[in-house]
Amino acid sequence: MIHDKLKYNFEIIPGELTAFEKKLLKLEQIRYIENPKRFYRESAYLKRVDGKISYYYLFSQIKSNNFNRGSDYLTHGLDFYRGSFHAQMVRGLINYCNLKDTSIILDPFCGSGTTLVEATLLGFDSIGIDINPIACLNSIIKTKLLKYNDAISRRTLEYDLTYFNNEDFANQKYKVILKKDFEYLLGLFIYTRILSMEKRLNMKKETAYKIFLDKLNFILKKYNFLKKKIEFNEGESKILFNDNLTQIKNYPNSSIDAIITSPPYLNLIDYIEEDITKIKYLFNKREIQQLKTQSIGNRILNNQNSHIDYWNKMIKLITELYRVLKKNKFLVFIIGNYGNMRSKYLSHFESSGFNIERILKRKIVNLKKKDNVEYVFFLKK
DNA sequence: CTGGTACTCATAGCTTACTG
DNA sequence: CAGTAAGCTATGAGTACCAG
Repeated sequence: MIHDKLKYNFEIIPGELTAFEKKLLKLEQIRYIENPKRFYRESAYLKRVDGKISYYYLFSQIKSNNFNRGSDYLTHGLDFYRGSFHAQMVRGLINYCNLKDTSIILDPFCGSGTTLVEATLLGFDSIGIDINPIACLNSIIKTKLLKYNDAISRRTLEYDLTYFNNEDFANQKYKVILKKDFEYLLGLFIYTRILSMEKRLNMKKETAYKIFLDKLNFILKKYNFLKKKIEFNEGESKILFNDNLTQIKNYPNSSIDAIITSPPYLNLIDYIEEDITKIKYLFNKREIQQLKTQSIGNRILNNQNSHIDYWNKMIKLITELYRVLKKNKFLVFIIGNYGNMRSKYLSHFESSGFNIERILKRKIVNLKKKDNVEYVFFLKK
């Protein structure tokens, strides 16, 4: 399992690696044959390299909840979002792409921003696009918080609970809101999160506010302390609230170094309903309906045209992804084992010009959904 | 109008038999 | 033996309907 050309010792993170992780670790190591000094900074699966503790291991220790979910470290665990990536896997996938320091990573369905957070932690600049406003808000907060040096208190928050807990707020337009400054968005993120906690956990707003602020500050304090001790540069991320096809058209040919993404699966999840408490706070009924119909693959019952619409848009998107990607670079595309979706995607990748370099099968460890698998396509331009 | 119930419909499903 | 196709269970959310 250890790559022959790697002459140094390393220790794998505690717990057994899955077959998929073992395979990805081996592939990841290809990146470090020429540059072994950086292995401890970037690997997703190692605890130590030549005695040095890895950055991933240090990051993974900074978590504020009791769940023992490996993905919830740093800002990853700050939101609930259905269908989000396993953070550690994304780290491994980015390493597989073998990027230079100045590279730009794109995720056209960025969702809650797992790819963007890992890109930031690995020092790469990233672009995330999503048509779901809550997903965009999550992504903005989770990436920008990594650069926030202060503790968050009621005094430092320019916009407090009372500002957002106000009926006048509902009259504002969301597109305008997303362009406001970070302080404002952080206040909005915290407030809408509290609305969910109030509903889901039956908490009082004041209690939820205190708990969540404590959680945020716990993470920030530990992370900022760690940053003073270790040497690394965070990347910059840009999050665009828009239809990805419209947005990608603005990017020139061969301008992106890696694309790592997973599309919504046709008609399986209603992403708007998943966040309905937050959505209802920000939008009226007509706007909510509009969000649902605009989102590609979003579950809408009894929609006969959804198949045609989905594939039409997806074919155009794959063509655009090919255009903006640099030659010999990777599109890493992750889909579940759902109907004939896999074979359809494969044929569209091939007809768009991509070379299918590798397909990895990953079992999703979940008690409810045993034997559920997803496929990771490595597609080379 | 409200709350309860039966019915409908689809499933980031489940199992098995078959095929190359 | 791995991948696939077809027929399968069981869960859960939406909806129509009815009684009060």
